[in-house]
Amino acid sequence: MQTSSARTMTKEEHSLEQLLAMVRDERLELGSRLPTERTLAEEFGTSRNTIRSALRVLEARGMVEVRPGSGCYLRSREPHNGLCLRGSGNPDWSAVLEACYVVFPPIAALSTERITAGQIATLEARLMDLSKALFARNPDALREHMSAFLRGLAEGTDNPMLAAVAAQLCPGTSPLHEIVFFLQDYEREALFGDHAKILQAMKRRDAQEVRRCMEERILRLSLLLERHADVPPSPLLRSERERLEVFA
Amino acid sequence: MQTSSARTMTKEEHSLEQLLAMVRDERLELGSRLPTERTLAEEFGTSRNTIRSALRVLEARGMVEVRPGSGCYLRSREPHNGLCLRGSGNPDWSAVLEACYVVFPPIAALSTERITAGQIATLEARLMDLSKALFARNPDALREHMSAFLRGLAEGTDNPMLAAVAAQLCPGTSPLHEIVFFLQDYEREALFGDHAKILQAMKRRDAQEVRRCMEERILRLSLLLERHADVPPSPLLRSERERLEVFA
DNA sequence: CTCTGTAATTGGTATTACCAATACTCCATA
DNA sequence: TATGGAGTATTGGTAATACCAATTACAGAG
Repeated sequence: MQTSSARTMTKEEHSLEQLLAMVRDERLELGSRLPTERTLAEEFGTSRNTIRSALRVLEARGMVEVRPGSGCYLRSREPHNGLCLRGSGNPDWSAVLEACYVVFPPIAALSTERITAGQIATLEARLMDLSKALFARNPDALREHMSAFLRGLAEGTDNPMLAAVAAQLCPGTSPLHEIVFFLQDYEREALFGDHAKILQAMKRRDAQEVRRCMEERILRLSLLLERHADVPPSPLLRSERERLEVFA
Repeated sequence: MQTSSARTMTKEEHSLEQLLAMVRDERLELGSRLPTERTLAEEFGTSRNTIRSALRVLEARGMVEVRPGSGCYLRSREPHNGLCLRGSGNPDWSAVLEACYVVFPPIAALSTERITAGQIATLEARLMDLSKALFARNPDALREHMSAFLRGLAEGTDNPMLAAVAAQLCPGTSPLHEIVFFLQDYEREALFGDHAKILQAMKRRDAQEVRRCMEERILRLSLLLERHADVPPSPLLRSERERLEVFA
């Protein structure tokens, strides 16, 4: 047992909590801009340094995106245990997709055998949100709800380690929110359909079909990212695309 | 090769990379103190503000611990998320093993197709260390070298995301180093043999065999942990054990 | 040797200033 | 009216400095 309780919270931790409260406040829409660092410093009664450090933590968790000269934007209300953050260069989206292709299908298959009816209902709600964001061309909401769908799916395994792995691979930022504007209608339909098929197969407890649909979903995502965002597929994804004949 | 990526790295990101390099440098022992913020600022040719913000990111990743008035201490070379370090309860080793069973076999299979000869040579050295620790009944060395073996194997995929996932599942502590004292000689042989077989199959570039051996290895680990450390197998592992007839 | 109090070290915070990237305004022009 | 571009205001990025509080190191007293 450590000392814990007696320790007073530093101003930065206090600022971080206030920022978290602000982030979780539903009145602030995803993608909207937070107050400026100078404003936050004044509001919280602290200095800009302190605010900046606190923002770094939120940024590291993928909850906000800080853009020089522009401002600080809300990206997610939940932390994404991402390795996809500043430093070590930009994330290699090719590698992220490939990693998803390796780990998500088996996770989804296992989840199919264990997920509860209540969790499935939650996933259906996520799917509706996802669909809405997709057709409303809201990139931030799309990323948020797509991540939530995948995390909820992984939580169906009832294995916190697998849920953590899935959360780690659901990046706080991705080129996906850029391409949502450029997608054709049939591409939107296909993307939504992939998720819907996964959910349908889960309700039938068809683990093998879930695995197949998840593979297809990731391959299609790779295809769309290649087409609209110049993200090349890894050799594995390229060959798998041909093997499973995922084109449209 | 993403969208332009012409964006210049900020000084803070550059500092973060240098700190990461420092953290990963094996010469710096776990628990030791890093240079002071002022020293780092001077070394990296930047200001204390910048260093502090970078340290915040490392702290958020759980890689360093910053103690007021004392200094900054190295806690982990790999980033880990919240689920791994909740101090209230020990990790659920059942769940950890199950997660390993889900993600390691496909990772190992992919690694088999990409790992370089040099990396294989490194793995052989790790295997020798592992064997030595196993038969010398040195639990700390065993844990360290077994983790290193698995991480090195995952790095063979040439995919940093998968390497990170693997690192996340190689815990710093496990019941394994307790049971090394109680293992029978034939159990030691079997455990070593599983790793050796994986490595042999990788050298033959036999991905399917590598996958099978990895599954067998994890099932055997589960068996030994159940036998000597009262770690029950998850339903999945129990059924898989019977299906693949892993007993000894 | 232990204890103790002082001084040095180190992280926490505030303030100020300036730079660079971005966003905005507004007027000249087609 | 629409458009485009120059100039300005805003915003994050960085630096430098000073001071505070917690911790540590050390010298001197017992």
